Amino acid sequence: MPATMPAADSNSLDAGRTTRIRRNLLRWYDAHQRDLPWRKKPQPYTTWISEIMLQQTQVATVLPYYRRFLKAFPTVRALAAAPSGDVLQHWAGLGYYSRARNLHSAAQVVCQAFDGRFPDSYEGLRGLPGIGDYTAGAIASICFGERQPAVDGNVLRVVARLTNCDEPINTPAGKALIRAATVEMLPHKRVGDFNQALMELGARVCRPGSAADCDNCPVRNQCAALASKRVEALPVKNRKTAPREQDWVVVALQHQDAFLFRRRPTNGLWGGMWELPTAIVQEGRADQAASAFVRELHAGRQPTRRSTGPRAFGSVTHQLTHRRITFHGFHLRTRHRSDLGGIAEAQWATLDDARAMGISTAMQKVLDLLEKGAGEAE
DNA sequence: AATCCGGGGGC
DNA sequence: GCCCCAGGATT
Repeated sequence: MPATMPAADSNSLDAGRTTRIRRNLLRWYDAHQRDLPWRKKPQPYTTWISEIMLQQTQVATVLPYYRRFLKAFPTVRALAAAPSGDVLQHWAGLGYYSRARNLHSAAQVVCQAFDGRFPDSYEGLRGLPGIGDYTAGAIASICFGERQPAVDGNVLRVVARLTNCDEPINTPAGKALIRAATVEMLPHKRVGDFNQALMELGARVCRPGSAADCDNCPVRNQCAALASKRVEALPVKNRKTAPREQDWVVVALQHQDAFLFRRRPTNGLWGGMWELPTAIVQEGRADQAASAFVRELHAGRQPTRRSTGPRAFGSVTHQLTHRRITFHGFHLRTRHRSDLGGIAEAQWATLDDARAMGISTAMQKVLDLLEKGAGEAE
């Protein structure tokens, strides 16, 4: 091997290697790309919706939401004009609900400040709420051909392997390294296709760990990790913190066939979604916490003398990324609907109505349990 | 730099 | 159970 031949396990990207990566990847993308609705004719609005939905969410999960959402809000003006509750309702079940709030407010910015036209540059897009480095790069490259990278989780893994990057990718330093390497790879034409090809490769070929399918990889001959047999070991990640355990009390306050629901605060966990009133159990027993919480819901009024106090109807656990929550359910009947105390946004609704109002997956589990338990107890 | 924010798929 | 996913905002 001549001394000038670049070593395959080097993480330097010489001109010849980038040329081959660009050519092989684009050719593979032309032959193997999936038929996805947002790819048919990329418009800023539809590309934007798809990119926001695809944040931390897999393609198969997004598809039905994407169709429903565009049917309900066909244009950015329709989205901007819609009530926030409608937007959130169409997001229910998809998770990360701040995405829906930012989507709505960004639509209003586009309509009011830019007369309904999206900014046509990375920098302009980057200033909209909910649009970060990745999404701005994706829209700018796909819709406007601007030479910007779109570094998502797939690209982090693909490029870390191509370059044999030992830096942890879940740190600012590691991300910056990968981003710089990705910029060097970007072609000057078909940038949007190249960005999508990198992501598509990560999703379908250059998969995590031992799921990598190197035999069918279009850039296997340009991959430094494969040459040094480190594909499974890359990318490197810093370990994450252990999830917290929490107990929550959830109170089903019933009058006739309706239950008291309230809207959660707009920021934080399940922001803006409806719920049966909940409270975190700080210490001690859930039933004591439930009694205290019921008194609080009644805003200091004395419970009816003959009321029997809250009755436990069971518990369900819900696993989130950083938390494991056990809901302890308590059921209570009240004689008067005026008993809803100091709750800002509250509403009496049947369980079926509530399911249509926009509730989290966790709250759906609670309602399921309540319906099942109610049949047994009565 | 670390944490928070959901939910589902795959193994 | 674990890891991952077309990330962004906040501290």
